[in-house]
Amino acid sequence: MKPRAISDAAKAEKKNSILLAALDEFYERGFAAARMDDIAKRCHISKGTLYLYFNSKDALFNGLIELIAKPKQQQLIGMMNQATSAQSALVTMTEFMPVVIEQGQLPKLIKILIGDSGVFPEVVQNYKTTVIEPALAALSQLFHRSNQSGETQIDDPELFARLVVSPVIFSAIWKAVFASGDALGFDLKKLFRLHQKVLINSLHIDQEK
Amino acid sequence: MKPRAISDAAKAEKKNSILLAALDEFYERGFAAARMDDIAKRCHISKGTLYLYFNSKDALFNGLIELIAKPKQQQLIGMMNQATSAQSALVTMTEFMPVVIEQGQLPKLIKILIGDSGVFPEVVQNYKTTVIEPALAALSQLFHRSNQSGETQIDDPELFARLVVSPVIFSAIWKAVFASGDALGFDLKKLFRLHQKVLINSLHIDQEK
Amino acid sequence: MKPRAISDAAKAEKKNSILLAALDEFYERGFAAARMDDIAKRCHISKGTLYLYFNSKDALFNGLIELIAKPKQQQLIGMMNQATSAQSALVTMTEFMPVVIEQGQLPKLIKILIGDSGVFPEVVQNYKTTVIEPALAALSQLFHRSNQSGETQIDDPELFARLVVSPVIFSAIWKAVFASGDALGFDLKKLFRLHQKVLINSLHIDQEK
Amino acid sequence: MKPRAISDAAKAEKKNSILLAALDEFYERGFAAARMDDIAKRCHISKGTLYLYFNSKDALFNGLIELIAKPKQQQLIGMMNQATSAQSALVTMTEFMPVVIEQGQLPKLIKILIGDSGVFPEVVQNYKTTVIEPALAALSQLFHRSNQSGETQIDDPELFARLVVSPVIFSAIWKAVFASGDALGFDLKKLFRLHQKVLINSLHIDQEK
DNA sequence: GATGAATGAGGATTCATTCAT
DNA sequence: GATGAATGAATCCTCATTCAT
Repeated sequence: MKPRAISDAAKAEKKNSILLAALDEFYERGFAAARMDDIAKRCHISKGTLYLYFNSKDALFNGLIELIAKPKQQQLIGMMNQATSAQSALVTMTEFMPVVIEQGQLPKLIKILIGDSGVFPEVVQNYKTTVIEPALAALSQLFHRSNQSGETQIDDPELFARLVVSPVIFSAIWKAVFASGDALGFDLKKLFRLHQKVLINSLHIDQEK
Repeated sequence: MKPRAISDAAKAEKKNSILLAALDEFYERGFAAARMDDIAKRCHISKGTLYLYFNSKDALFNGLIELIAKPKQQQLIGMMNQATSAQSALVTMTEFMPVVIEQGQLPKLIKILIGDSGVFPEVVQNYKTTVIEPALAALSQLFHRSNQSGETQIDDPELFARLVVSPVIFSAIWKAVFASGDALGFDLKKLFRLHQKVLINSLHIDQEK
Repeated sequence: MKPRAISDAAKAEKKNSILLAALDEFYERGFAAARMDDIAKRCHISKGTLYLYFNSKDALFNGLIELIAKPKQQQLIGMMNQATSAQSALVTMTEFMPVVIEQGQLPKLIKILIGDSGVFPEVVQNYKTTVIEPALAALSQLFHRSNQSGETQIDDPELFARLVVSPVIFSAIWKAVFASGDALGFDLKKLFRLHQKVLINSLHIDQEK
Repeated sequence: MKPRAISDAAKAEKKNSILLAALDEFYERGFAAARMDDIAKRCHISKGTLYLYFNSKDALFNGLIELIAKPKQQQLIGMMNQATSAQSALVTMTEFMPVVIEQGQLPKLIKILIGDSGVFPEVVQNYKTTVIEPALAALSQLFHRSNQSGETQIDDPELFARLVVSPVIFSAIWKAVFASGDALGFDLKKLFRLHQKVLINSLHIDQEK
């Protein structure tokens, strides 16, 4: 019974390394143009072995979404729900995001999702309903709460949440698509600090429309 | 001796209809997965005829960039350069953008560019330097000018320009990737009106950092 | 009735120029790889016009054989039949051949025939029976006659004829295949003068076997 | 970790059988008209497998040259260099050649080379400089040596070498192009015996020009 | 008669997937 | 479990041939 546990752990580990290889190949060439052979080579296994762990190219794609997207979303939602005020939440978020974008695999995943959304409409819809919309909802609710507590006067929290999120998408895509090597061409932290300032400055003034 | 069996105008028209078909196929399936056959069928010509007008799939891709991206950028830059004040420019832009996104082909093109950036690094870099960076530069210069005229106090116009642009990218991708059919799921005009309010509200306060 | 005659002459002229263009294209690329388009361009007509004169690519090939091979063969056979002695015939021939090879289209035709013999077995067989074998037969009969007249003692005129002809084939192929530009790399006239000397020297000694 | 599922020997064997299949297809239809599919079928493998061993049709062509031409040339040059006299060399050669032509694949290769010389000028030039010219040079040098030893009086060994070789080319092409089935239509051995006699008879008389 | 735009069958090549070792 | 050889469906692209102008 013990050996099984070890074997399972090793198996999970291998699955993981395959998925990371797939992430990079899908990111670099797109799903359709990526070759199973290259994915196998990238994690130093044979094509045959690859199929021992994932039954098809599609399975790889789905495994990838599962592996990377879900945890990030949990993190973000947790962050929103634990926030005591809209302002502190925005501060936390605008400091957290540059790190996620700069270091993480999220830009790669976003790029893949966008590029292959036509091929996997169900996956993308599923991603939308289980990852993106809950995250946006958590943000909106935060602003609803802060409106009720009197901290803010945001007349459309749903839209405001989208404004909050926009530079994340912009930066992720910029990094994934336009950055030459690692050089973004602008200072990500400063961008989000500016974003933070603009947002906080707008928390109280929405009524004056 | 060589009567032009088909007029140049008709030829250009046909090229155009082919490019629009390609736009849709590339958009729906991605460049790699799109089939030349399907592109041909979509504009009711044969595969052979398609190759009379474009020598390869790549040529189709490049033609697309030329057709769609360039004009939009000219329009945007013109808009920025004719602006008499930062505020009026922002108003114009935030009213113009929802229309571009809702009706135009820009979201499709952006989606294609992102999805296939790995396959066409040169095209994407070229797009970056000839379309995106000039547009961002025009925006930045607008804010530089309004800073000098005393209208605004924006301490980093380059980054501010990126904040201004972020919801355009966000909305374009949302439309191209997540929208079910035509339903965006939120009110694009309202979003940009909110964006406009937040931005204008921030034109004077950047110094208080 | 007159206009018809002129028209027919013009037609024949045009057919001829087409065939010469075809000769060069077939020679340069082989029958299968040659393009009708290129043949048309080479004689400054359109592809459509080409088909007014020849119904198919095959028809072009057949027309070519007809045009070039037959006359040469007539010339050669005439030469053999008019010869008064084996020796004078050999002299005439070995002086005639270098010119044919150096200036004429025969090497090109031979090269085409060889290269595409697999695709047109009937044409090649037809060429063999109507052009080559009669020519070889004329040669053989010449030697039979000279044997009977006592001029020569060739015990196998059929094989001797083939020896006589060998350097023609060798040179034709060398020119068509290996010559860089026009430079054969050796002196064709000298080769055939040597050939002549060797042959004449052998006319009397075949009995000593 | 990477057991060689197939031995190197087996791999080489397979490559060989593919090349022989390619030889026949190229021979029968010409390079351009030969179909990869047919080559594969001829050696009972799939098209995909064919590409495991040769990356392209061109690679197949080049492999063929390597496989067949080189060894023959080595054999011929060795023969010339080991000869103790011009006469014995000619005897050896004229007895060896009918066998090579009758049984070997050289006629097929020669036919292919001629037919596709326009498509592969580099290959043909390479073949000329590495196979044909060395062989001709070896022959010439043999006659130079025999001239010096007093055995022969050949005033132009380079041209004489070409005369020696001519019936080889003639016979090879006759077999590849004109022979119906296996029947050449004449006696190859006798032809070369006659050739031998004519040549040997000419070794001493060249001076009398 | 002449043109060249249009067609689509045909062929080289790639690559996801299978399976014997 | 691991391997990589083998397969063949799928897709880009070419080019002989047709036909409306």
